[in-house]
Amino acid sequence: MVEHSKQLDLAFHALSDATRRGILDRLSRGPASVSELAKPYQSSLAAIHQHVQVLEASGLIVTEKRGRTRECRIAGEAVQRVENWLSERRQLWESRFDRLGRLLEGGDITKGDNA
Amino acid sequence: MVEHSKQLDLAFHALSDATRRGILDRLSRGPASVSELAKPYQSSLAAIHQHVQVLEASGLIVTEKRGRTRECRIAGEAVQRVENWLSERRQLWESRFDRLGRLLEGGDITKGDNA
DNA sequence: CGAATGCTCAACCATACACTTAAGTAACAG
DNA sequence: CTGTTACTTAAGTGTATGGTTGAGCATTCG
Repeated sequence: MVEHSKQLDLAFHALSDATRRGILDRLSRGPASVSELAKPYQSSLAAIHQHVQVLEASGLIVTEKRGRTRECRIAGEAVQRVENWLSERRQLWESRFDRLGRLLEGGDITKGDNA
Repeated sequence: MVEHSKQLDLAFHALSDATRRGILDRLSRGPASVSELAKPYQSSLAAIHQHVQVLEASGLIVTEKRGRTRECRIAGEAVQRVENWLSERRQLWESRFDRLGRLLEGGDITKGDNA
């Protein structure tokens, strides 16, 4: 369970903005250019471009310059890594919760994993 | 797929800081007081208290005043909600990827779900 | 060629963040 | 009652973020 602390900082920060989540949402349905991504929003293209940069720096998306447009795609494995971090913590919490349940039922707490 | 945008903003923002993730990590192993949470860090108690407030506002933890100490616990279902948001996007992206794979193999793309 | 398109870069601004220190309040302990 | 503990609040500080406008730079089109 290595701590890719910097990457998690960037990824969670990238996800903490509704516009960026919207962009990710859009990209989960297929690649798009920066201006396609900008269309649903009032913000300037430059602002969206900055959001794209934040997403790319976080590793959640990858982009590639194709002619004068930039193709943006979601990076599934990075999303998976973030998901896993959450999943690990939740499972730990839930297993503790289960152990507590057994204890309250008078079961043997030592049957679970470590203290 | 309702957008609890504000809650997601708060949750992802809360998770974007290594100290707060550390606190969550600690709490996934069981409840703790604010000063117990502060022990591993150099920061002032006030700083940790602020982090706890951020985490509580995000719904990722719940706290309860017990005498002069405050007991902090992780809120598994909130973690689960965040996890689900990520999972939904990743699965969408992956299903698209699968469809693309079938297309490249000469399969029938219409067998997948919506366009 | 020259014009339009799509992105990129730079500078600036207002707000939000993560701290800090210092003072304040509410349990307990003696 | 007095002191200690444990949290809480307030105010202040430096830095980062998200947004703007405006200019710059490669394509691509006519």
